[in-house]
Amino acid sequence: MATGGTSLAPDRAASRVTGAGGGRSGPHPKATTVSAATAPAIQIDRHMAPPFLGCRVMRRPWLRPSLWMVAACGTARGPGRLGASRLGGEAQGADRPRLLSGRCRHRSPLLSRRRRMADKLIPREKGFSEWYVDLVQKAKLADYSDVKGCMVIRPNGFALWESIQRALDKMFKDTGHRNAYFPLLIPLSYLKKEAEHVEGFNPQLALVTVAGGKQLEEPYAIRPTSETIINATFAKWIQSYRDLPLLINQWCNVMRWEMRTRLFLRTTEFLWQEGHTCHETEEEAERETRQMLEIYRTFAEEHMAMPVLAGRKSESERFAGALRTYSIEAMMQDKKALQAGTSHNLGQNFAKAFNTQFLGRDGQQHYVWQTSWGVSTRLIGGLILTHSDDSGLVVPPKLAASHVVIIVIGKGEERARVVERAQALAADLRRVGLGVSVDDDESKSPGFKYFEYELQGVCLRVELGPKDLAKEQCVMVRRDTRVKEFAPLSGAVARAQALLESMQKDLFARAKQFRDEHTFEVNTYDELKARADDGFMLAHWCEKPSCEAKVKEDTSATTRCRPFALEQVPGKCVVCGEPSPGRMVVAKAY
RNA sequence: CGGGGCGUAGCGCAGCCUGGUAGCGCGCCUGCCUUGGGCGCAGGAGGUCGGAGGUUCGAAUCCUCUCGCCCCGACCA
Repeated sequence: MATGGTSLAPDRAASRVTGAGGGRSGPHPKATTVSAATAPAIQIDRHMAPPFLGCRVMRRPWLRPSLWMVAACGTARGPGRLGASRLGGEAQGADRPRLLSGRCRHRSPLLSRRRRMADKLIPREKGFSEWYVDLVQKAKLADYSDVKGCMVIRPNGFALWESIQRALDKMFKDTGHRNAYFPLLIPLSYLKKEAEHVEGFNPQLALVTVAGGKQLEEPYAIRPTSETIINATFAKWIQSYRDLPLLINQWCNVMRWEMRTRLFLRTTEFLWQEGHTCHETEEEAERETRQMLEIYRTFAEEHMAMPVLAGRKSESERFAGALRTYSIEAMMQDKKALQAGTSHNLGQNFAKAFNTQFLGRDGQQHYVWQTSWGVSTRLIGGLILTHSDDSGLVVPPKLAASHVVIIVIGKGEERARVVERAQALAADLRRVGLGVSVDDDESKSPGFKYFEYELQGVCLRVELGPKDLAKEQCVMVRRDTRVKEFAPLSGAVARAQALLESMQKDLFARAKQFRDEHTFEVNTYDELKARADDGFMLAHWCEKPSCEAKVKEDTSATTRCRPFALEQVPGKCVVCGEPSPGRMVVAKAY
């Protein structure tokens, strides 16, 4: 979307409007209530708890079983209401470790000190994660909200999501998928139908137990993912093999109650896309699963300029209810891995749970073979952690909404002439599809603007002043290299396009080089332990969960995936020495 | 829940020990001035000191309780 002159301007006007006019209208009497927001909800929770306990309770021994649901969803309360301590102090642990908050006055000392000094970002060297949080906020990508664990995505951040959506949506449509929408609320009984699925997601559920002022007979879960409710629907849509394949995608929000959240990378509510398909045969489902993973890989590398390794997940990282899970894994600048997308071959697990059958070519009833796949707003976190620097956000041109900002320099009559010329140039640049804004604000100095636009990640800065006009030229500065050059105005559009194109390529090349430089084989367990912080370790693994667990225990690194790109030669497990089918990427992960 | 830290203006902080007119920087508003890497000057607006009790003639400051937040751990896409 072409941006006008205001696209990157601080969204002051908007916040003013909200601040003044957007007053709270009191709670609607019929408002749907999320569980634990009212006392009665707790009772339901207690009542509901035992059937879903699963083994999670065992892993969290400090939680009393009767309060289990409070742990899972008891934190779904409005800010400042009904502290867990009022439940008799038994569920204290439930809502403790939340990270995001709208009212965090207290940053780390590092952050505070830095904030006092101008508007500079904390450099990555000083604290990578501080840098990230600082950047997200200063580049106006997202803000904390008053709901714990939930963020506000600001226009600059949402523009990135829109770019991601636009590109992926086209790729989905080009491969025959169609968009649809399913309800936010899922009957709890649906989630229970697939045993492993409910066990996997149970601890992360938020429940709605009161609606229209009455207790619901059966609570609804706010979707953590939609396999169940979609299957309940698919079962009605599918009659025969002629109805297959069924290729559906949904863009929506989901909610998973996390103990610890980070802007974009892991938030309680997030935006994503979930594809759900049904096929006649297992082979076809597998092909679809791999095809969608390949689409993710292509998108990540070609649009986001983020190199990824595509491969198969270990058993312990497999999606709850799937046969097999594949993922793409990217390396962030701190050498940690980020799972950037997943694709699951669901087999017939959900089909059996929901009786999703079709009459086959053979005249017999068969369960459909299914897949599901998704990427989320986490990609924005990945984008930031891959390309950005100490000056702020860096966005690959293919994903950027703001490609060029033209900064007007000069005063008086001269300035008027410069503005005129800048507008003409902007129009030319927009004509070739670029997002362009002209900054004509006289109240801020040019230098201030340079910093500001670098912070916000505009790909290309054009400076235009009286001296330039005299020479029929302008100054162009690429965001990634920050190299200045003079370009003749007559060829400015072509030059801008060329710079953006090479910027896209260079960003990918740089990221890939970094990833490759920090990817290495490890052949002994000592080596693995010693180099766990150095990046992607390629290690033989026998596929026994115990060896994987030991690695995690000793190093906090986990298996990421077994990459397809890596020629799989058998070897010996780096932990136990037993036969391994091939090398696995092992790394510390987000 | 275990271990640390903290609530004072939009943001970042000082003041508290030793009770007595609530301050500083940034930001914001107005005007003038400036404009090629975070201009300057002058004026101005903005705070129930997280909340509730208590002590006191008097509480941001002392005492008690309470609410909330951040970091590390445990959990997890």
